[in-house]
Amino acid sequence: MEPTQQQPDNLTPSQKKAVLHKDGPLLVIAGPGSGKTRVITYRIAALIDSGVNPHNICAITFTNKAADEMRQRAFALGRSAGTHISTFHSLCVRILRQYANFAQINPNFSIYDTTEQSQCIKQAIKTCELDTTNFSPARMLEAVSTLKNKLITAEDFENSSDDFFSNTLAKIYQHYQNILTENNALDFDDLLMKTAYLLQDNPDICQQLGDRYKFLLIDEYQDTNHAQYKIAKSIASTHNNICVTGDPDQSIYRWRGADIRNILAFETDYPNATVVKLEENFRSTPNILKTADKLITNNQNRKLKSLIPTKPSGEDVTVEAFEDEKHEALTVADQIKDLENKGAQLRDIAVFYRVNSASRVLEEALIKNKIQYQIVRGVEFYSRKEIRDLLAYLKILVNPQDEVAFLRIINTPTRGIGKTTIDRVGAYADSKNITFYDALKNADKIDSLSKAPKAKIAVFVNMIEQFKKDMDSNVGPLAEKIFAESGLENFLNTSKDQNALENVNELINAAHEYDKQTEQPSLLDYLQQISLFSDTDTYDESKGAVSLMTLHAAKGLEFENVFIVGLEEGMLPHERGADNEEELEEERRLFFVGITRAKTQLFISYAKYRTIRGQFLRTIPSQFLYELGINLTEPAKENEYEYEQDHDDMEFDHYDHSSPQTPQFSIGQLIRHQKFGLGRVKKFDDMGPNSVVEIKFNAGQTKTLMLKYANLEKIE
DNA sequence: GGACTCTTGGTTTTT
DNA sequence: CCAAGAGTCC
Repeated sequence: MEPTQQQPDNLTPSQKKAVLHKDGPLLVIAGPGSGKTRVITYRIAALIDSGVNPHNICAITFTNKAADEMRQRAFALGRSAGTHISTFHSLCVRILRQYANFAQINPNFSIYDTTEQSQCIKQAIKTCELDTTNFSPARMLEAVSTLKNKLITAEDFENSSDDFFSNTLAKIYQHYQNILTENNALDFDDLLMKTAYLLQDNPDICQQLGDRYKFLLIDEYQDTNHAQYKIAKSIASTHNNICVTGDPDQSIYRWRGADIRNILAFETDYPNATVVKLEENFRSTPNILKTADKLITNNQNRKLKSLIPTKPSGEDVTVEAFEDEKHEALTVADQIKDLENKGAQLRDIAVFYRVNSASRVLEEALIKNKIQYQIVRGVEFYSRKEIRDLLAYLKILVNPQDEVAFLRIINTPTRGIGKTTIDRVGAYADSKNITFYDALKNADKIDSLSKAPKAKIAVFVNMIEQFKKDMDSNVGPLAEKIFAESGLENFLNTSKDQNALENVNELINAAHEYDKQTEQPSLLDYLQQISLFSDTDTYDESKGAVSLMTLHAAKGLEFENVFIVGLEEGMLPHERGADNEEELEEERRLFFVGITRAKTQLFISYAKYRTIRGQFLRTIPSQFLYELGINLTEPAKENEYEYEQDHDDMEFDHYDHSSPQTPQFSIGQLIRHQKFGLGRVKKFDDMGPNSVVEIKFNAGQTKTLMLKYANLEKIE
């Protein structure tokens, strides 16, 4: 360790103030690139230096990746051992496992992610005999999640609901919760909600945790939700040694329940709080910061904060217009090559986009140009079928109540146990009020089953029981054994799915790695940990590759050169966020986060046409570009573009069949209205002279107009 | 019971 | 355009 790092001498006065603050609540409002993470790490070190036992410090980060990094940095300062550094979710798993009996749960619980949640909610909707078109699983799940984040239980909600929709939702919520309980499973939101209630209902546990974690540090506090807020408050209630850091301008998780008021009201919550503002930016050039500032000042609902540059001025921020997404992607690839020729490292380059699906065209362009890249959270590793299958085998050993896991593997690979058999076993389990696995064990007593399926079930049960004997061995060898003996390996070998085989190998390697790195490896701990792991956490900065990721995944990172693509209405801001001002502001913050990741060069672009769900559509430049003061009637830079072969078949003749009296409009057609300006057709009811069009205008409002009076001008 | 094709519908971000 | 579910055939 370099001795200079031991003392925080090279800190600014404000940074120093935050680092050396000792007792009581501390709020650090830190702009992008202000050295916030560094401040937290130094603060951990300073606390330890002042005599605090590392064991008594708990730092909470937003992602596992951030936790890892912080652990490494603290380790580099030589003072990390024993400090608890993790995400809220990991901390909750730990607490729930320790106090399981107080939380009235079984400590062997499975953690259900979106896929498994979705199966449970579908089952719940079915049990309520409702139609999934009116009560879509995704919608219901979102609604339940919102309730849980606000710590509203199914019972609470049922008591307060008084209209048809809420009543129905309350029923679904209750059923969904029952299903989870039967499976001994918790979803992500349960981890938080159960912990929050555990602490609320048990002051003595609060006290114990307060004694254990005498100093609580929370990063990215602007993105905490109500449940997390309550948990933090409970743990800190005995000592009030709570230090939170964040930037209200970087709050981008409202949709997940994040409540920006948590940080805005910190001073009211903790009246004796010390407040430190870090406004100096050590990351970006003044040009980049000017761009960021110009954008974010359009948000009405914010606290004023400056971005004070400390770097010498650099290159201009570029905004370019391209013909379509292919043209955009190919040019990004070209520009990356240019940067490389000028000496830039691929690892210092990143491309950000709003939606995951935008990565494909970029990948194609990079492959074409033989540029190495890594996608941060593309198709998630742990959500791949083969990975989930193998994990399901492991899960049922720990938690035999996990019916979702059983249903996944009972016939994977196929072993002749089909839907009918499964339904009959399920019915038997329900009638006897036993678990699915217990029903399988007693299959020979199920009258509705004939001999063949009974035998097949017996073989399956026997196999599982064999696996169970090795449950306490290390995770790596166990995973290997199960992969081989369950028939999964054979199945993948015969189907020649090379990718799947590689993925499983990677999982097995990771399991071995877990055994090596963990003090007390256990299957339960392993499974609960990887449930909380996301692909964002696998981003490897040492790889010599360009990073591709969504704007959300970019949070907390920084790169020398940043490309942000797709600055179009509907993309950024995303169409689902354009309707109300609050969501629009969040989209703006998202763009702000993207801009402020760039250290030296920033390339912003949009495409004039984009293929959306298979349709080649004219786009409208993002309103955010106007806000940056870029005059788009004459785009900053027009690009020459030679159409490639496959553009020939693009169809522009959707509306060529129009009758002379009433023109036809296709969905997505861009139009101009004399009064309302540019807009896009959302709906078109062809009723001859009485045709009606619904148009979403660029200014935000949606209008339904009679075609014959509207006098619309089509724009190509 | 299982593999296959066809249709339909839904579209963001993630611990 | 893509994924999930329904329907069809062996």
